[in-house]
Amino acid sequence: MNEGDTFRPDQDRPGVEAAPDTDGAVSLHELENSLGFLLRISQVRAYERFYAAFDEIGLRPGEFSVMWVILRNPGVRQGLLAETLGIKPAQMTKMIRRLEVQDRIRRVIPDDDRRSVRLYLTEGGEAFVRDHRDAFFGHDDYHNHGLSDAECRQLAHLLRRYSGVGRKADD
Amino acid sequence: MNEGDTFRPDQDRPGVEAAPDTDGAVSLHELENSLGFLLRISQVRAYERFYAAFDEIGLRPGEFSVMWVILRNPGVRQGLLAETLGIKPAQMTKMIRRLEVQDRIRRVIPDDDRRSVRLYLTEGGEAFVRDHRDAFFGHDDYHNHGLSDAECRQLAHLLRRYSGVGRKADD
DNA sequence: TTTAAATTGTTTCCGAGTAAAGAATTTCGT
DNA sequence: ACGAAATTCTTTACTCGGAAACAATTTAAA
Repeated sequence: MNEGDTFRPDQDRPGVEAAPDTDGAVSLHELENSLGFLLRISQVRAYERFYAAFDEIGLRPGEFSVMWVILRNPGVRQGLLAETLGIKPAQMTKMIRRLEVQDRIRRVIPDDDRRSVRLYLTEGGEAFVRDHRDAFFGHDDYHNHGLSDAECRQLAHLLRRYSGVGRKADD
Repeated sequence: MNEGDTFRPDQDRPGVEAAPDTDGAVSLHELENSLGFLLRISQVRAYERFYAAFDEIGLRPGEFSVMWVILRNPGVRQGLLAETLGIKPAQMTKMIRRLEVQDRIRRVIPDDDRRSVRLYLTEGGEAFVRDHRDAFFGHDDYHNHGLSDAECRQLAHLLRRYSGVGRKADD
């Protein structure tokens, strides 16, 4: 019953081994100072909070950001948008298609460079952004972290520096 | 040539539309203060840095963390490990299998509860953690963010609070 | 001009992560 | 003690995101 099952390189026989660590609480030690680890855990939380707030209206994580940037930069080229938001071209193609089907954005092939795609919000898209802007940015908030306003600003500042977003040396 | 291609709801005809935003730089506006957005971008950077440093030895993002926690909590139950690290059970099963095939961890089915799996590092696993510990935690670093030590600690502190990791009210 | 190279976006295919169902074992209720 | 419910892990089937190959167009070179 041990060898021939699906694929299981020996082991997992019942064992009297080094006494198991008392259960109940697992200690992370240095991991609690690892930025990579903390960033991952934090992003998982952020996603949970996002879905809790926006799943009901069928909004996906990247979509609002994309619409927001298009609103603020009408006619932006698709590739440049992708690069700015750290979204890969293949993925951006899918997102744009979905948003276009929902009639929230418009794709325009300009005559002066027919390889590229320029993006605009439709009226519906603009209305959508207007309607959910406060919810997304947290004036109204789905942000159930217990951080104060000052801490939020501080955290945002450090993340901008960590990631190099915005560039101009930040604050 | 417009309608019957693959699937393309009208649009994308060449257009003279609202003059496109001057290219060159895209402005993010409020997005630069969005923690959700900044966390995502930061984690993308963290992954890039991780792969740049550890891809050559075939180490995947979650694996070192898992080995580290097992080293510090020998005999930890697989499910508890998963919960602690925010990894879903199904995914944990795959990771554990891979690490077992690499002979870095040992799965032990305890006699007192034969549903569960307790995890230990092999000698090779312990050696591996010893060998890469400094590289991973950044005494030696692949961490090319420009943050000072104090800023790193501050960022870690805020991320712990944001994510609720560690629990005991942090500092 | 005419061909080669670069740019831009799309398609195809594959891996990582997950929800849901399943299998094995233990615990609880009666 | 017996069967139902809960626990723990695994399997299956699916979706999301990405690398690589591709197609269309523009720019550079010959």
